[in-house]
Amino acid sequence: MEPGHSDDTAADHVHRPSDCRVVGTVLARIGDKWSILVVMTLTDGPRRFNELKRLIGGISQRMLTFTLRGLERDGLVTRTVTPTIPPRVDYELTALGRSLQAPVQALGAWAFANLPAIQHARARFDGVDAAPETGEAQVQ
Amino acid sequence: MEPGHSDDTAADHVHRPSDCRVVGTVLARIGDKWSILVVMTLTDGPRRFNELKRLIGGISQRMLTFTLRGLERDGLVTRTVTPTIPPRVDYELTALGRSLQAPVQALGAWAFANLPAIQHARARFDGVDAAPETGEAQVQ
DNA sequence: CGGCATCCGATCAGATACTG
DNA sequence: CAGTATCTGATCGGATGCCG
Repeated sequence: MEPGHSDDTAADHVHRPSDCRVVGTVLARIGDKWSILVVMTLTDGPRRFNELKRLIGGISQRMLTFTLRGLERDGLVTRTVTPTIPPRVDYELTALGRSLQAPVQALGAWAFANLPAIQHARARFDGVDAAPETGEAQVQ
Repeated sequence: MEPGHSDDTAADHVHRPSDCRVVGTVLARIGDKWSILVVMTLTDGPRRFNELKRLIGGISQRMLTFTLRGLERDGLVTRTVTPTIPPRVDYELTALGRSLQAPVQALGAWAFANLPAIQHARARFDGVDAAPETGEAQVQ
C-alpha cells in the first residue's frame, strides 16, 4: 500500500483499483470452478480424497489435486497424512476456510434467488440477437 | 454455550450438489477476473467504453468487450448506444447488477481483511516447500 | 488409496489491424 | 470512439499410466 492519498477522505466505500485488485485476486482463487465446491463439501467435517471426488462428482483427479493444493497453499484447508496401508489423507477446513463460508453462502443465496432472472435475461438476449425481424435468419 | 457443536441450526443451509452447482455457475460468470472489476467500477454510475478501460487498467479491448457482453447477457448491465459522431456507448448497472454489489462487497471485505493471512500462508507454504528450516525436519 | 507425470485437445487472453 | 476479426502463445482440463 502507498500512503499519501490526497484523492479522497475517509470514505470507506471508495473502490480504488488497488482494492478491486485484491478482490479480483481472491476471487481468482476461490472463484475457481472447483474450489468453492470443495470448500462447501468440507463444511460437515474432514473428508478423504476419493470421498471428496465422489461427493463432488464430475471432477477429475487432476483438478481435485490441483484445487486442494491451491486451497492448502492459501491456508484454507489442512492436509493430514496418515501413513498406513493403504495410505489415508484427510482434508479439513481451517478457521480461515470456515470464515470464508459466510460470504460465499451469501453469494450463493444471491445466485439461487436471482437464477431465474439471469436465465430469463440470457434467453431474452439470445432471442433478440438471433431473431431480429427477418422471418428466417435463425442462426445458432 | 451450545453443548453440541454439530447442530444444523435447524436451517436449510444444506449444501446439496445441485445448490453448489448453482453457486458454481454464478461464480463462473461473475467470479470472472474482469467482471467483478467492471461491476465495481460501474458503482458510481454509467460509464463509457474507454472510460471503463482507463479506470480498470490492464484490460484489453477484447476482454472488456467480452466481459461487457457477458454481463449484458446476464442482465447485469445495460448498453445504451447514442448514434452520434463520434459514437457514444454507455454502460450502466441494472437493478440486478446493483443487487449483486452487496454480496460481492461482503466477499471483498473478507478478502481485504484476510489478505495478510492468505499471503502469510502462501509464503509459509512456498517457504516450507523450498527451504526446510534446520532443526525441524518435519517434512513428509 | 492417494498422487504425480505426460500427452493432447479445448479454451483463454493479449497484441495488432481494420471498419463505421 | 467503439467495436470486430485474426493470429498466436499461455493456460486449463481430461485421460492415461505408473508409483509408494
